[in-house]
Amino acid sequence: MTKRAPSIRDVAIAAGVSTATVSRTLSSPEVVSEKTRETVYRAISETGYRLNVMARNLRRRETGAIAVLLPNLGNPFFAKILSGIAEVMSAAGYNVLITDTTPTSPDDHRFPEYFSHNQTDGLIVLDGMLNRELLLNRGTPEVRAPMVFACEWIDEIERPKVTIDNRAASERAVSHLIELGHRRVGHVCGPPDNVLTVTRRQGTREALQAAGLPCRDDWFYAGDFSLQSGADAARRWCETPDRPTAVHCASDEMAMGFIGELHRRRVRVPEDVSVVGFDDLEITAHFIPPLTTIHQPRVEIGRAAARMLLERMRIPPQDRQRGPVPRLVLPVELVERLSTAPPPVDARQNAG
Amino acid sequence: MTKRAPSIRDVAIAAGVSTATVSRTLSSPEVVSEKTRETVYRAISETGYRLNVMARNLRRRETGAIAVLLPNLGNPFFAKILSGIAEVMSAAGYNVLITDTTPTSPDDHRFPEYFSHNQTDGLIVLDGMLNRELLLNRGTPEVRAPMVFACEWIDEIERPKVTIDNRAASERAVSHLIELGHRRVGHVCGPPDNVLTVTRRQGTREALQAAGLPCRDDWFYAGDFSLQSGADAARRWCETPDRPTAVHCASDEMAMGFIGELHRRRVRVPEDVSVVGFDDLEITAHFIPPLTTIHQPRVEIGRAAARMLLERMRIPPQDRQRGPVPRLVLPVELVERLSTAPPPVDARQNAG
DNA sequence: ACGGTTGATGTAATCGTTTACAAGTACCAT
DNA sequence: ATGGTACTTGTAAACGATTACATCAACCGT
Repeated sequence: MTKRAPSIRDVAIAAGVSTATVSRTLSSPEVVSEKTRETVYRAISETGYRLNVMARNLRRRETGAIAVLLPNLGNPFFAKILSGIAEVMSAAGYNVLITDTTPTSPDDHRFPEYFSHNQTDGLIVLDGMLNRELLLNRGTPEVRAPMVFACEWIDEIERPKVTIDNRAASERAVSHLIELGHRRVGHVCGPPDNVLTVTRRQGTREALQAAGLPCRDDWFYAGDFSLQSGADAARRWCETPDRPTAVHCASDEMAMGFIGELHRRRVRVPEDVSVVGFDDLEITAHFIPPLTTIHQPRVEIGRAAARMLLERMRIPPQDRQRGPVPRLVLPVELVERLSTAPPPVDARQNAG
Repeated sequence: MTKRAPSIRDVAIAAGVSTATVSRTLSSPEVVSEKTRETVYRAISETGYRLNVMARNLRRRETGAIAVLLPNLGNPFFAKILSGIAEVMSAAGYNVLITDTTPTSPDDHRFPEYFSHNQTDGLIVLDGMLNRELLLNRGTPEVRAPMVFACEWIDEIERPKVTIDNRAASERAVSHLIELGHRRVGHVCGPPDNVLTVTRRQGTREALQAAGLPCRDDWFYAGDFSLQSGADAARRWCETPDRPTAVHCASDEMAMGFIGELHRRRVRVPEDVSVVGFDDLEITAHFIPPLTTIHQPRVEIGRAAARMLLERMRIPPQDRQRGPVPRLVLPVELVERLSTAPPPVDARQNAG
């Protein structure tokens, strides 16, 4: 008894033409005569016809969707990137499938299945900690959907990517602290093995070394980008004898967790210690104190990654190996707000 | 020259059976003999076969995907809800399409097309401000994909929904302030016309009236759930003569924006004014001061909405009109942290 | 020995499009 | 009249699965 949705055949009958003509009216109107076109359009609105995307995609051997793999949907950092991706992708007629790669259960190995070659036309990977095999063993090269990295990446996998210069960014953050007069500068790191952790730590080191300042292991606090790990780092900072007067956190969330915990322990920012974050989340401007941080052009990162993927999807699979692998490095800038200030006077006296 | 991905036919040939048998081995293994099953499994791994979802869905007249419509991906409030939805939905074999309903450009009317009946098997709507017509004119009832509301909803549209008791929640928040001794209590509202705005404002009013306290229009500040609007409200609060000693904000983001701006103006929370938020975002526990707020079970809201939708999708379209429309109201609780305290002494003296 | 039941498999239609190819028409130059 | 273009349109074969129905073998009780 369930009536079916009208199909292209119903339109064809209503218009008195063949299904081929209807199809052509829709996908390449310029080849059908004006008169027929009108008739078909009328028939379409009469019947209330809507294209069945599944059928089209089956025939065209496409899926009409791309997938985005990200480590943590809960992190507001990704929201704007997703907007950028969605903006470009839906303009190009693609759906965007978002997949949080943190397994909900320990035995959650469904997602290699998920993004096997015939589920999506392309992949944007925002997670550099994914299993390499998983990413590579997605069917034979001929049928594998193209992939681009954004923000994070995996060194061993040569793929198009759009990133920022993390090393230079952290260098800039630390230089800022040094310019303010800080001589003892610490760093709260991201999760171990993460590329961002490595490059940002390196930038921090290089800035310190370039200024001839100490680069002490006990001033590099472990973390994992989360609020909680920032708070934990604050606890360890408090216990550090001879502790740094300024800290550069590898993410805004850690910076906020750090400052939050310090506040609970009656340590003031920036009076007692300066903090520079990384990312420039919306909330940081409203935080107490407003956070000095590295601004990332997140929407633009998303847009660029999407455009790059679109580009790659256009290249036939067998040619994709050839030619240079596109790279894009977007500029970042330091946003000075109120979480940084010259070091406290007593600390300045202590310094060499 | 591009080699094709192996199809069910290749497997059938390799196993020396018909495609029907292969299909059955995959979708209802119990009906094929053990011997054949083995052979087919072997053939599958030999050929590296992967099911083509598009083909299956076309044949089954499903899309294998559901869509989530939300007002703002950037709002961290939605992230956990999405996790909950994704958890249940992908366990059930569905993809989750996330759509931010804020138009990227003024003429962005692409999405009525987007969620027309044949694009998704179901809809979860987290945005109560959507155009009613848009939501209802999605093809004939027989082919329309089922829809459930979560968090927000539209009163005129009778659909399954999972919510919290917003009225009671705000009542609880305000009672807490009254118990602390506050006599002048304000409210920062959400966007006009939003159901959450209305119900939370109502809860606030009722708590005040029940306690015999004044309910003054100039203590109800306009807002739109955003950080910025919270900051704006703070500005107006400062200008209010005879202002409230406590404020209940209809969202955590507004509460944080409110407090941030107050801090900039040297007004202390909770010493000078108490603030209660709504939502219990992760960050609020790390905010300065940690925020007293209403906790929403966000993951569970997502899960429940997903389960409810799955349920509805099982019912044949023509029967969906019949029977009661399921409703689920999840419990919330007040989380007391440090942004609330008894009113300042001078204010207490002023009070009746 | 025979009809009936059960279980396993194959045959072929179907889902709703797209598109290579064929075919038809109109027009023009020869 | 003939053949050649240039346009339009139609015919029918894909795309890769699922599934109703038919078939067939094996087994059982009488």
